[in-house]
Amino acid sequence: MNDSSNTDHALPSHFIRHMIEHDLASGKHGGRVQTRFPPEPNGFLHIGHAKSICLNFGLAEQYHGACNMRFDDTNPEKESQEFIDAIKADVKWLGFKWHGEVRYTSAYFQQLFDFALQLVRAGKAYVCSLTPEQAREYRGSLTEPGRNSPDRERSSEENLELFLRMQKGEFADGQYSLRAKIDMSSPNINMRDPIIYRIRNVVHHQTGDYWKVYPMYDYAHCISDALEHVTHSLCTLEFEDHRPLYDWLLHNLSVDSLRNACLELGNLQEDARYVLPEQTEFARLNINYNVMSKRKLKELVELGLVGGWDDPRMPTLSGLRRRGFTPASIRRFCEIIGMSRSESIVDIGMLEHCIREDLDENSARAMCVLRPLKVTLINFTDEQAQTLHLPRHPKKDIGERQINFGRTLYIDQTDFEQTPPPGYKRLSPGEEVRLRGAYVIKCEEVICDSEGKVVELLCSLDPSTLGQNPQGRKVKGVIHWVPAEGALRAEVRIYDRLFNNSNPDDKLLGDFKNSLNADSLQILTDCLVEPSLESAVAEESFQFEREGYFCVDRYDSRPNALVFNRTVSLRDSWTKTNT
RNA sequence: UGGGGUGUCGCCAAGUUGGUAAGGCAUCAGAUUUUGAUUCUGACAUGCGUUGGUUCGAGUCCAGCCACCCCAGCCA
Repeated sequence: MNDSSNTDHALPSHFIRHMIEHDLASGKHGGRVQTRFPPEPNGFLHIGHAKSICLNFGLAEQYHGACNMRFDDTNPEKESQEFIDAIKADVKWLGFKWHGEVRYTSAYFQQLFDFALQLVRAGKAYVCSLTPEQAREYRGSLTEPGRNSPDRERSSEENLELFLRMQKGEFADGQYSLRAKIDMSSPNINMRDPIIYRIRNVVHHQTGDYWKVYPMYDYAHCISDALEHVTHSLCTLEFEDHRPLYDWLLHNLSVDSLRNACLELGNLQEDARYVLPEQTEFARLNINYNVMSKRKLKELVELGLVGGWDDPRMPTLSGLRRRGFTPASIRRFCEIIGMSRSESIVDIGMLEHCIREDLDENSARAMCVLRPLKVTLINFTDEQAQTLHLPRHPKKDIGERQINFGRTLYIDQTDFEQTPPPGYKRLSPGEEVRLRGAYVIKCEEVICDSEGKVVELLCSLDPSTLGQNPQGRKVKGVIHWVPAEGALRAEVRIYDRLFNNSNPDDKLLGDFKNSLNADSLQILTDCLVEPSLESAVAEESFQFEREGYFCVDRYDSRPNALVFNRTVSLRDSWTKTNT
């Protein structure tokens, strides 16, 4: 794991930090900062979640508070242990440590149920027999108010009995629901007697078959926050309209009972002040040329359009990890994109900048020839072969690597041009170029096969140019190479953006899969890397000079059959101006 | 056409109580360079969705428009 960025960057301010500083100054939450990261375990985490993770954990770190890791597992049908394990691994990999044990909303099911009983007894919740279709019809529309359920005035005794029977498993899924009694004519649809419990006769991955009723998100989330004594409940913009319900539920439950439950769970000191949590929303992350919805990512996986959740082209954390992105680069990215309430689409170039910044500073250099072209040095014999010592990094002292230099070697096919374009600084007939870390050579003869394809170059070497510039002339270019003797065969996977369109979510484009880039993966199997890479370990990152940053694939690479993933290319002002 | 939001440089994004538009990414130009990389230097919004108003002075206050996003799951 590459996590060594010691570059200091001041933390930019944003509205949430302002709010917290204000709260701290006013003593609103008793000077505490308690956040939480509450994913539903129904898929893998993606870079959008990283924004939330960095926010919640980062805030806790910065203000000496704590951040809980909580699985919001109220919908057993879509969730699984596999996702729980993957999510935990991703958060740890990002470098964050949650406060205490991992929490589960399902661990609060009993308390949640008891609070529901409290609402029922208080006449603030009722059991409704409307079918899902009827409920939708009764709810009204965006412009029309809803109508009261015929069960709205049922006595609390009867509601109590029915709700208890719901949990006993006496009814079928959908036969009854528990609803908060608020206002069917509210302009905010979330307040039109929202359903807070539904019947599901299924097995839950954490609680087994004990529960027959499951709480809805709106009901469970605010109470879970209160039970964990969360101060700042941060979520994305689409939950803005849910905030009145979040507050309604907490304010219609007895604070003492919330406090006591919090106390019993060990989340509150005996004599401490108890303050209810407050929700604040921020804009979710969008990145161009990417889709960021779990539903769509899941679809790509299930349709086999990518290799899995951790396919290196995916914006998932496990995909980015496999691609070679470092935790530090992702955290840095989440910092520089800022935090606001306006929906925006961040340029993928920002993410690329972050990983280049990290890897430029922290990765060792090596040479890799992607498309080998044989070069024979006509005035150099194998008896003259020598070992060269090259620094592993141009600026930081992290040791050196050895490369043998002999009569035959390989350069990249793209570094030779029979008829070079103006400004070309690489090898061409009759011209000189420097072999990186070695000598200046001159192309004397080009050997082609019967089809005219260049198969070998015969070059002469200037023996006076090792470690010094030739006299009386300037050699414009430097190219990388690999010795024939000792070079390692490697497979290199080159990734391009998964989508051709900058906004695959654009509804005018139809299905997002229409924008899929058919050439997003290119596999090169005949690459040659320098001998020093023999000791490369899984996930280790390198800069292959003049090519880009690559990492050892954590699953497919073997010592004798190396596999590298290209994380990102180097910035390139040459091909950019020549296309 | 109900409710809730958002509109500052190509992309993000700062702009405390109104005082004369931070920063990053990208881009362009130049210097250094045995990576056409890195690094360094310089350029890059008389303008803050729009129209009016208040004011000596408005991105910041007021009013009206316009555009876009979210909400009618017993999903989260």
